[in-house]
Amino acid sequence: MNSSKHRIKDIAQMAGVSVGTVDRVLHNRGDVSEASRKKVEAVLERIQYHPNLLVASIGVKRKITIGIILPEHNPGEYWDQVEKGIRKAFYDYSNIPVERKIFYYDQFDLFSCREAYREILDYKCDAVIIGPTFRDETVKLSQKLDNMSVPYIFVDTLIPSCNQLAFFGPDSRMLGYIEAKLLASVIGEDKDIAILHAVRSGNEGSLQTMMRKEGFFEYFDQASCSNRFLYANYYTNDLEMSWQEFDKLFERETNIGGAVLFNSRSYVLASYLEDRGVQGLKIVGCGVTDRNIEYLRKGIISFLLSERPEQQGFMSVQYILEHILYGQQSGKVKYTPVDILIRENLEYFL
Amino acid sequence: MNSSKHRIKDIAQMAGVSVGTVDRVLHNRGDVSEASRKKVEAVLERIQYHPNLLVASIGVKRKITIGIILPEHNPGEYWDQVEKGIRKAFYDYSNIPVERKIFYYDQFDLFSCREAYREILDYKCDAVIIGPTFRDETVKLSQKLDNMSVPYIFVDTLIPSCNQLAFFGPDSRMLGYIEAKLLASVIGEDKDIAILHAVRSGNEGSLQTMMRKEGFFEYFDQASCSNRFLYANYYTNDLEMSWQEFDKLFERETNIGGAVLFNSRSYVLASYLEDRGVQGLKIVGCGVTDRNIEYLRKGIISFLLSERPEQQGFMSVQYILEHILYGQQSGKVKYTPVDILIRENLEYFL
DNA sequence: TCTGTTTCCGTTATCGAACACGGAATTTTG
DNA sequence: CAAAATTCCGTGTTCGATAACGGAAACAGA
Repeated sequence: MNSSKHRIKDIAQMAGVSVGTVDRVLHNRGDVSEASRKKVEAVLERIQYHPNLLVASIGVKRKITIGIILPEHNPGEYWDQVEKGIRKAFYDYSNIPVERKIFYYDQFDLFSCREAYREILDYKCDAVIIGPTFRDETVKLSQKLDNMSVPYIFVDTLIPSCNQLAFFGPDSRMLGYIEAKLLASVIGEDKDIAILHAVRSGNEGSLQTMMRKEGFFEYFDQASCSNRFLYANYYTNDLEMSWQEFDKLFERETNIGGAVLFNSRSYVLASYLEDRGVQGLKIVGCGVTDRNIEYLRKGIISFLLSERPEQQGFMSVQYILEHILYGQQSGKVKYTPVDILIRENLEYFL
Repeated sequence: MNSSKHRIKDIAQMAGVSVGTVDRVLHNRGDVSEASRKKVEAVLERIQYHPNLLVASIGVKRKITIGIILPEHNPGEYWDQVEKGIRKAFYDYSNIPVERKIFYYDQFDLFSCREAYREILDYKCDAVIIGPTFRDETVKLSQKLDNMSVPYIFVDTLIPSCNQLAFFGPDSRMLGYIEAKLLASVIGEDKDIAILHAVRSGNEGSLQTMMRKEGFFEYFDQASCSNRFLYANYYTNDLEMSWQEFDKLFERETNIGGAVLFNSRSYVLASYLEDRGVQGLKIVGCGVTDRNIEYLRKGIISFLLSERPEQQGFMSVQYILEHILYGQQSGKVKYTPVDILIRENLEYFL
């Protein structure tokens, strides 16, 4: 059994035209008579032709420029993994002459975001990848990009009412739903559940966390569990104050069986529990960051959900390159799988 | 920032030699003076040169023959997914002139396996991929392949004391351990656990299932749970008899909170429970087969563990091709991740 | 009829790596 | 010392897809 596929040459021969004509038909590059196009399309229809993309890419001469906008981040954090996937994709495709430029903004500072969006418009790009945080600002950017006919992809967060080429990210609502289900399955119905809400000045909660919360409560609405919910705040930029809040919570309440967090900072609670020596409380969180991993390994976090940020970044670049080079089109929304990580299967994912 | 890497041409220029010489150094093809080799190696060391493998492969003229031995299987079954991954890899690499031949054997019939092993020795291969079942027979084959200097890879099951080039498969012991942990976390300590053992004439249990059982009991040895274990048999080729066994079990025992199975046939129990209308029993199984998926969707199976069989197949082929073409070497054992699937995250994996 | 324009399509150089070939430089042999 | 053998290395062709180039044919306007 030979695995060789059909070449353009073969198509040309079968259709009785030259490779140039086949290529023109394949890329709708015009300058083809109706008759020739029909013949070629007939052959293309008959045999399943797929171009050898990786070989094709060696012949690309024009330079492609990709602009990327991401929130600032530290090593090991969530967005760092997205960027890692992006870099890997550029590495894998480094036989293609692609130029990239990454713009960073402070995800808690609207003005910083606005500034980054302004810069990317000046920087002349063939396509843009956006890791968005601010909804309205991003809608404005998307309209400008639409006008300039620059395709753009959202990674991680889907902004509604935009005309994006594609979206790669998690189904956040389902992620929250799964957090709920897992938590419910490991604690008794008589136990209380602590729901920890992250507060940060200048940020009223991201779209992601809102959707996760919706999914979380959707589960409990359906499941008719009798657990009581307890709410508490913590502060992503003030550990001291967070612990004070936790102290208040645990003094007041003594029947807490589990806790859930909707952003990637489960370690804030985990480190508190470790320090205070609190036992028997199950944490379900998300985001496979260095600090969360540490507490999953120690058994303080029970379940950690991952949205495959690396894959999101990788697929964004891959999709946009294949779109520009070969005009490929497919669905607009691609959810990455929700991985359920526990201490025992963690290592295989790293 | 430009993502383009160095070409052989660049190396040649920097070293002050021709591309031919660089190529000879890269492939240890001899006919290079000590002085030239030093110069080229110095440059290769300085800049991190990695050839563009996928482009390079278009120039390969010699024909590569890969032999593959797998257990027979029906669509949607476990080995079918391994084969799907293998086929995908050959498809992705179809620009390389590779010939493949798949030999099937009956995994419950030693003589059938022996016959397949004989055939593959006659068929002249550059490399072999083996999905093994019978231990001793496979050791014998491996020795013959060693003598013929034919590299071989094990997929899915690792046979000890063989000299394989690599192994791609799950960490079965850990899979069993995780089954135990998940089951323990969702049922009360006062409930009993049914352990279902598959019986098939002519087969005293595969290596895989044995290791999974070991991992399962390892968890309970450590965890000091007080659950009682109940054992029952079922028959992979006789549904009628299996259900009779189940009937006996459930008449005798009334405190069963969960059940675990160590092969990919959880649907046998699930279909029984559905038919009899048994409620409140948690099943943990493994193997994302069509029939198991059906019962995971219905909520009758609670957790299904996956070993990414497709990825195993894919990586086996990828590894062996890169080995033959570019002489790459890396670790011998590659465990694929253990995915934890529940009804809610299942769809993203399909 | 001659020139200019448009439409259509075949030919060919190009990309990066592999490898066959043969030429040049050096050493060995008669 | 010339001829032959050996060592060393540059050149050219190949793979599949792309796209620039230019040729042929048809047609319009003077």
